[in-house]
Amino acid sequence: MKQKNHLAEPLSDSLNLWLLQDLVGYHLQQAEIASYRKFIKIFTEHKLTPRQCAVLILIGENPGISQIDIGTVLGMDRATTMSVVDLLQDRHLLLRRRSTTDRRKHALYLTKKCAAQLESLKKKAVKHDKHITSGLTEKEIEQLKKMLIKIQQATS
Amino acid sequence: MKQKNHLAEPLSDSLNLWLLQDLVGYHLQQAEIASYRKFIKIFTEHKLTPRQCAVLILIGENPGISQIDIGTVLGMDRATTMSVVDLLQDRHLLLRRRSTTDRRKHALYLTKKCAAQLESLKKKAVKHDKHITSGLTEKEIEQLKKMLIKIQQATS
DNA sequence: TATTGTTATACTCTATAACTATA
DNA sequence: TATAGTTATAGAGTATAACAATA
Repeated sequence: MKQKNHLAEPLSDSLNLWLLQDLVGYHLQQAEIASYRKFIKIFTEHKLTPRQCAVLILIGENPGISQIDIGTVLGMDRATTMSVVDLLQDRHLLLRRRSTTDRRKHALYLTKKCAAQLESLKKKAVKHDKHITSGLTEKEIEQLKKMLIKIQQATS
Repeated sequence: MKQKNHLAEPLSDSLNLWLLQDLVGYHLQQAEIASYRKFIKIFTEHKLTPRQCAVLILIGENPGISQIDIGTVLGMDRATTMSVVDLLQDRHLLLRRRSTTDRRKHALYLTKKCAAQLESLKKKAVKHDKHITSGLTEKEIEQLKKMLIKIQQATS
């Protein structure tokens, strides 16, 4: 996305955006895209998407977590979770072991290499979040989170 | 995504989500995913994603709009815009014509078939938006939109 | 029977780079 | 020189369906 942002100038005058501008869904997606791109930039050296990073942090905080639980927390179905876990395993960032308590499940662990980076990942994730919310007060941030959770609940 | 949502039960107790729960970015993505899936459901018979629908509505409200302007409004680069426009053209929902004023540009128009559906698309888009915001008051919705715009601005 | 992981498949979205034409 | 569109390519995310192993 190297192209310049024209939004400031000729566009808004001549284009009719009334419907889109009114839709929360539109602004939700625009904010998400902006957040995603900023995340990619901040994690350039780690080459991680928000999804991939969330999976690693989840495993770091919950060693032995199963794929199904990761999918549930991050809103992915089993096949999608598989592809993300496969990708991170291929990059030697996580390990699969058979669960000892339920042999249907895989217990997931970070590799030493990744575990050593965990704190750095967390710090960058927080940094990213502070950046995207830099225009909001603490109070607004709390309200925003509650509203986003309500949207998720209304829709599931 | 036919699997059941386990979030209510065993998970939350045992899993440590403190970092993710604190991140606006996490809730933003979760809300966006939920909104996306609901949209796909509502538009099952039209087989349209939010993106594709937004492009059609934009063209419907701004006949002759160029690809570059669509990309700017919807946060897509030229290549991504191309792929969406190609797809909608292949489905006979829009037409490309050379712009008369600037022959580098293509002027985009809805086909008759699609123009006839435009009002229905708009109604469904509004219906979708009412659904995802059903847990919020009018005042909250306005606040939410402003905050989402601020996130987008902070990040661009 | 239900759940978890797996595999296969297909489509959409995103991103980069290089090319053509037009301004 | 810059812009708009195009093409090629690659990777990531999403979704469905079917299968095996395990509960």
